[in-house]
Amino acid sequence: MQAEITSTDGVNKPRRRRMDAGERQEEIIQAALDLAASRGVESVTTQDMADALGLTQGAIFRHFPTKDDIWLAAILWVRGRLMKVVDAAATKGENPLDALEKMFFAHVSFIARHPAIPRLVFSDQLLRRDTRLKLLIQEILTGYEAKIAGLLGQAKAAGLARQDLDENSAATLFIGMIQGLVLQSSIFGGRRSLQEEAKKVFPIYLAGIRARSD
Amino acid sequence: MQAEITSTDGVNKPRRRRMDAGERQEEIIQAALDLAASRGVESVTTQDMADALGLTQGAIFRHFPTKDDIWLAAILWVRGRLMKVVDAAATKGENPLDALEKMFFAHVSFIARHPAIPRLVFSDQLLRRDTRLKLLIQEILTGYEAKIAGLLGQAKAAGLARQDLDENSAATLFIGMIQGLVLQSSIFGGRRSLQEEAKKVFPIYLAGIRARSD
DNA sequence: TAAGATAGTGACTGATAACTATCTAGTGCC
DNA sequence: GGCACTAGATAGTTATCAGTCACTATCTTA
Repeated sequence: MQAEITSTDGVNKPRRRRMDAGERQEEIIQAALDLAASRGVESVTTQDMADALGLTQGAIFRHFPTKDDIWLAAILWVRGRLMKVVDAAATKGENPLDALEKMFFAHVSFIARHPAIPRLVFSDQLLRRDTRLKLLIQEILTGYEAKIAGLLGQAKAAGLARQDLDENSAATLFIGMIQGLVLQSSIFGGRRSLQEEAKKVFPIYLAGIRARSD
Repeated sequence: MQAEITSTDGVNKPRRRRMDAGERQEEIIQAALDLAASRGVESVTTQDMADALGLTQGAIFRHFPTKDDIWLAAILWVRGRLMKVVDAAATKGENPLDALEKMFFAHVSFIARHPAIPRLVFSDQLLRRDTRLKLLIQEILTGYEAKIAGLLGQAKAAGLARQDLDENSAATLFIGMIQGLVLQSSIFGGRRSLQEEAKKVFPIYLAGIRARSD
């Protein structure tokens, strides 16, 4: 009968701590995001998640029917946090253009704090495998873009933005700019700071948006 | 001698055609790019490549020591083609800013014709696994950015661009804009055409760059 | 036309992944 | 204090993939 039980390896987690299922799900999501941040989404296995929490691999599947459901839950979690941060930043703006700028930097710094996010969005293997993930991200992007376009519309109305501006395209560029910056900082790793680049690039965007008079 | 030769399956490759190693390498690269375009980089197996060429899986490894070497060769191939297309477009510009615009659209349409490219660049699993790939892409981006920054410098000198423009940041934004557009069109699939969005977004960039006087 | 070089074959290996059947043991409730 | 519930453990199964290797078929050249 499996003689040496606990003598296996140094992992001295006495664990056995039975957790509430809801808490565990939250823990699993966080572990998945942490691992994805440091190693990339695709290389994270359910075994890795289990190790990070001191569980066995099979236990993960008691909380999520499928691995992709973990990623889905993770994206939902991220959306909730991101939207909160970004909305909070926007309300601090003194005018629509200022709100836009505050949103931009809030977004960038949020992503800098959560490096797993771009990896989730850029991982087309994942999005291709599970349509739900792709649809969710489309929905998030669409909603976000509408929010930006709305602010740009207000900016136009207030005479802060060029009157001939296509606000939907400007919103696309706003998001694309973030995505491009993130991608480059991920390719250049430590050699380029996301936030530094963002600070230098945003004024150029602003100059493209802003009414000439000012 | 292998009785039923061509009766295997619909793939009516004349089989048994012994090819020159150089030709085969080129074919393997093309097959890899084609497959990556339609199914995503990570899901392409050496078996898939072999099937596409009517070879056995083992034969692939006669031409490349490792699968990642195939991707490396593919990126080198892409760089060669992209640089040719982009340089050709640039020389047609009447002034630095016009050259920039022509490069932009040449780049976008090149990517639209070769959907495997963004998948290679966005696949951080691949870049993380093989440092050579990451370094190569860094080098390509750096060189490309320098080229853009050079044009922007000329534009400033000619009074076409704002004098206070940071041309390096503007070059970063130029590339980031393309990457963002490509990413969005890949997420939205058919629902957003890369080229359409590019056409609407570039003027905003241009307005951010251009000297106010004009 | 014989011999050497090499593209390609086919069967195999070892690693690693997701997922599962079955058993064990805390936990809260009566 | 016993019982139902369920988190977790253990030990699988199945599948897939990159890479290997001994051998064979085909091409080239002397």
